[in-house]
Amino acid sequence: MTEALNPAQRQAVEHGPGPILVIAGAGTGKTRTLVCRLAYLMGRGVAPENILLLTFTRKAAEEMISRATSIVGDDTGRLTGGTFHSVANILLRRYARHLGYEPGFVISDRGDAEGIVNLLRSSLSLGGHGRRFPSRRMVINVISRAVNRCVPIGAVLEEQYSHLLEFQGDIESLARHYQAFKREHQLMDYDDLLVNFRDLLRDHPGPCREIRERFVHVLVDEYQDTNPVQAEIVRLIAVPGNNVMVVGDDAQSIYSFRGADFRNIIQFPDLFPGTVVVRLEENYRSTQNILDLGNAIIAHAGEGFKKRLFTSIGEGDKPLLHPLSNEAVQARYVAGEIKKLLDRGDSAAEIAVLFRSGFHSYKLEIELASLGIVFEKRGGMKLLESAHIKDVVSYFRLLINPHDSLSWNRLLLMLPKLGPKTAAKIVQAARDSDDPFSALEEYPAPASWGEGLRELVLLFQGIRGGAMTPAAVFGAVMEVYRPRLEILYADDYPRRLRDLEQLDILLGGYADIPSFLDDIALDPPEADGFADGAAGGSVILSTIHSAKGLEWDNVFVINLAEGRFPSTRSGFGPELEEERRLFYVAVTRARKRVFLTYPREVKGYGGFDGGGPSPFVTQLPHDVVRVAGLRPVPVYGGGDDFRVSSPTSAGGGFAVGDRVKHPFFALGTVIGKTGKSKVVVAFDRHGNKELHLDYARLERA
DNA sequence: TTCTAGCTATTTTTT
DNA sequence: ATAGCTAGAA
Repeated sequence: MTEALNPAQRQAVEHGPGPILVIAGAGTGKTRTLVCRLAYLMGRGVAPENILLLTFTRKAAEEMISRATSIVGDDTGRLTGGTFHSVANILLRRYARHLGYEPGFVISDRGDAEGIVNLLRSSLSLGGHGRRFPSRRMVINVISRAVNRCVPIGAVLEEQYSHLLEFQGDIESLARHYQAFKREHQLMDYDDLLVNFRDLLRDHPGPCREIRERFVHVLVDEYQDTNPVQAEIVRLIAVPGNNVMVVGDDAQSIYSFRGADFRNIIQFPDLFPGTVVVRLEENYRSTQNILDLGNAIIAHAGEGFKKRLFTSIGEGDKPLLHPLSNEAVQARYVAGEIKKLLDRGDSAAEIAVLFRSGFHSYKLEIELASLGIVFEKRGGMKLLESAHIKDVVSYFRLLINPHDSLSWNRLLLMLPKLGPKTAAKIVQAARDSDDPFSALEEYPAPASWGEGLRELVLLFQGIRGGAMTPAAVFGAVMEVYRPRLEILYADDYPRRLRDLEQLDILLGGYADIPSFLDDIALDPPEADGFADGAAGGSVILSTIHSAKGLEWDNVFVINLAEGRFPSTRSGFGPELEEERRLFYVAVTRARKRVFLTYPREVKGYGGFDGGGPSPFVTQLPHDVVRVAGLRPVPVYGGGDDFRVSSPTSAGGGFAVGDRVKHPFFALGTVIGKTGKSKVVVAFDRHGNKELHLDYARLERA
């Protein structure tokens, strides 16, 4: 074994038969442990095809398998690894018929789901009569949550969406029709992949036996982010031999919004009696100062496995907290610091900027670009969410599944003079026919859009039959689509054309269309050029969710401001706790340096949207961060933001000797005045600071 | 039935 | 700021 292990890791790696739960704090060598476990099993003669490795991303699985392979030798291949969804996809293709599906079913994404709900809503004429019907997005969220949590829709509404309770009947009916629509059109959404996989194992003894015989050893990474359906899948596969290892950290559970329940990991020993629990607490990633910050963040959390990370790496630099006056200044500051790091010789690949939501980095992206710093953005908008990509993908989907009404609808609506009503009629005709292509050919069309329809039919006649490579199909499709693109998106079609060129390159790597379609649904490429570290390392801008499991020397966490992080959309209690864990995940990505920033004011859609330090920041003990110089920068926008200026600054101010309270610096005494609205305060635990009363939220204590 | 101009609510996070 | 939606014109 080439990778060194500590005793706890070794215990996990060399565990014999039976269930084992590994509680692995951030940076404690979780991946190394899993890799060695794989290698250990293979070294003990377990055939790779008898191992199933379930991970959070496909990339993680590939990396672990290749590292394990390099330890054991060339015993590669046959090991099955990937996300729950991708493994479910593979097995469901094989056993589809047991569930009443064809093996050629198509995976539908969120956009499809919204399209279906739209169609159904109008065909069921819901929302037409008076009341404001919940948005399709909401409807999808409710349905998905009910499925993933294995609870009825009514329960989800009561628990999370009580304001939609009056629509319960309509949503339930919509949900039933949605299920029926997917079956009729050979579609499976993300939830179906899991649920159908679970049903296959639970209700179909033949396939279940084969799958169990195949996967004698099951390993699951990031178990804290599994939902009840996934937990059931693991149980159903692993239960006869109980050779199951799950690894995770309840403190890093950040996916409850898609049904994950961190209690899964806490209850694992109950599910598998005799579970051996191993805790990994020695951190090999971060300096002690960073861990102190992480421990301080998570100290406020309620239930969970108690653990305290420690390291022998050394103290390192203290995390820096830098308040900035607004987002533009924040962006300039962060870009400037990144420049300094780069000039100093740090590798771009060792710098990451993390934030709560995709759009939080817009200003920074502009700033970095103007400094000529190359970056790669993770999370946020995906390539296939853009309209032009969906357009092109629709052609491909119809080749595989000619009954895909959604795609027909999409293509037909691109034709001028052809609107939703006509499209619906044509789609109906296509659906009722055994051969939708010839149904279209025969459809009585008026001159206005008949030409467009004929063109479409002609195109499909050319590319049908499955003899062409995906790249060749793309070429033929573009002949027809390109003129349409130029009309449809007259203002910015060159940009979209560039995306399509990227798609063309991507397609070059595929031998067949079905695997291309599966991949764009299950492993979607990112929006901006989907470079995958192309430049041999660039600065990473990422949502915290997408940064899970990764690490860098230097980590910036920006927009730690009220109203941004925690997001205003998140509520109290458990939701707030999850936001806190998110903050924990963010800072524990860092090896050497952490920079925390927040703008004192944030502009939202209309006026001001919040700003000032996040409660997570103000709750930190004073000694875990170093606060950067508090020199106020002029406020832009000015105006009537009552949250930024303290009530006292308007009414005359403070006198020397007053006891005051600051949201971050806590208690102090005013020891001097240096201007008409500036005071010097001696803080009990932070020393002297000069504060501008227009900006600092200072209160009388 | 389609198109368009103006209105509105909207902004987590992802397989 | 923007996309998605509604109401009214063509």
